Amino acid sequence: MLTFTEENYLKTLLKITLDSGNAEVGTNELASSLDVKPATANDMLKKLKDKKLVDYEKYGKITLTKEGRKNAMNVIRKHRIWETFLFEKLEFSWDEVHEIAEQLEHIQSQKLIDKLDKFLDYPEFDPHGDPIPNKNGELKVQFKKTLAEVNVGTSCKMIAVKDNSTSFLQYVVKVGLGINNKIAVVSKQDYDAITVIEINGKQSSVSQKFAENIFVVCNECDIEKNCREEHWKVK
Amino acid sequence: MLTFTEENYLKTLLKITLDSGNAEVGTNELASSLDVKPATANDMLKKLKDKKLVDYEKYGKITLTKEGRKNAMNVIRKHRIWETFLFEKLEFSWDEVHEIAEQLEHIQSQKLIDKLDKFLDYPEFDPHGDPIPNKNGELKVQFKKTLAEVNVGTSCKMIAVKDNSTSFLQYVVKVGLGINNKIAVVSKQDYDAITVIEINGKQSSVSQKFAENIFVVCNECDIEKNCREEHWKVK
DNA sequence: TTTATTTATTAGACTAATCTAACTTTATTA
DNA sequence: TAATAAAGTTAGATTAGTCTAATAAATAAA
Ligand SMILES: [Mn+2]
Ligand SMILES: [Mn+2]
Ligand SMILES: [Mn+2]
Ligand SMILES: [Mn+2]
Repeated sequence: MLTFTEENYLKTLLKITLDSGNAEVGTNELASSLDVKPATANDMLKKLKDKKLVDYEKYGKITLTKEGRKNAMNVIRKHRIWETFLFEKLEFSWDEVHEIAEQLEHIQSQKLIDKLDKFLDYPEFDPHGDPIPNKNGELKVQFKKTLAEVNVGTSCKMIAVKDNSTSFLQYVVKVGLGINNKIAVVSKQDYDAITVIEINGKQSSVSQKFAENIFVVCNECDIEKNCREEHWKVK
Repeated sequence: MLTFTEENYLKTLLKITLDSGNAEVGTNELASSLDVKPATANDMLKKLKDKKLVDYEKYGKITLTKEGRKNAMNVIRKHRIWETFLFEKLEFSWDEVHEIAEQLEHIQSQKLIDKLDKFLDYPEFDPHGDPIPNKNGELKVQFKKTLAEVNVGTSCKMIAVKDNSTSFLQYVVKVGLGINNKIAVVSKQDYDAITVIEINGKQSSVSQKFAENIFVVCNECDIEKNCREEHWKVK
């Protein structure tokens, strides 16, 4: 049985690799992600290595073992199922669910997650548009791009957010954006990439930083249909 | 903010006083309830005293302060609300909910419990018939007796269980008993107090020990009506 | 009212998770 | 390539929570 802390280390390792696409992680990167000092992370890495949850040699890069990845994926699965429960059933807003799910993800009971999954009718995405891993730890990954990459004069559909912070999520709502919204990219400044977008007939200006944190699908599929289904890849 | 462990000490102190009716608790009693050694409990008591959560002098008895009691009651409230959720919404059986609620009761979010309470339509009792404390830490206590105290030839209604262990709860179900069932006490052996009871026309024999763990209301109120409402006392 | 038993406390040690400060290795850059 | 910077490791200390073994106080029994 893993401790709360061990689960957080494994989850964070997996999140870093999923977000960056790079399977190798460094001590400092891990430590700063977990908000601990590198010395602390180093100690824990030795323990996780002993337990065969990470592959790791002194001064080398860190990778999850099959077992470590399985555990990490399970924590992410629980996190996203709980977020969905809080959002769908208890009517929390999408900027409130993450903090509570950080605690709930560590509750130990396979049966609880199975029943919750059923209660929610087997959701595929959490409130932020992130896919929910299945019981075997498989994660469906959509082909997606950021709003910053969308060509001027074309349209796209928002499917997820990259930044999960409360402040960003509240700002997204303020701009009038949400999951599944159609976004038209009206114009973009050459100088600072400030972009004018249109949602439901209402125009807004957003920064480069903002646009890079909105995930969308576009063009190559018909955005009027729900094109999610067709753009999968099992990772 | 209290730690997981501190919350468990406070909760256990309150449970001992509520179950025994006696406001004073000893170190050994507390320790055995928590499944730790007396030395461990003693250390924690010093810490809880420093935090003004218990009143305690060396070699004296332990009592909760107002603040300590408030915290303890809140943990019990969360425990019972979660048990109700697991039972009502996720269809867990009443012998499965306690173990999971032992973990869930430590999730820190007032808003979560408020929303859960609303989602369950403000339940008054958990699946074991125990009353759920309100937000102010007030607990309604029913006048009740155990099945062992019911006179032969009279009837009563089961309202709760004393023992919450899986084995007892499963046995209660096997005997055909459940909350709100009407029980007729048919006969009782002088020698060992083995009691014959009748539920829905079916007779069973139960031991003294069993009968002492079933809480009932009877006689003085009409058991055909739901007499719960009328038998309250705010503790 | 002594003695024995139970109850409670202290001293000293251990593990998990964290830190700071010093040191070593690897990577970058002049 | 040699110097500098960045990344990673080790040593030693701290806190929370736990234990065992020894000791002290309170209670019950003889
Ligand atoms: Mn989250
Ligand atoms: Mn999420
Ligand atoms: Mn319970
Ligand atoms: Mn209960």
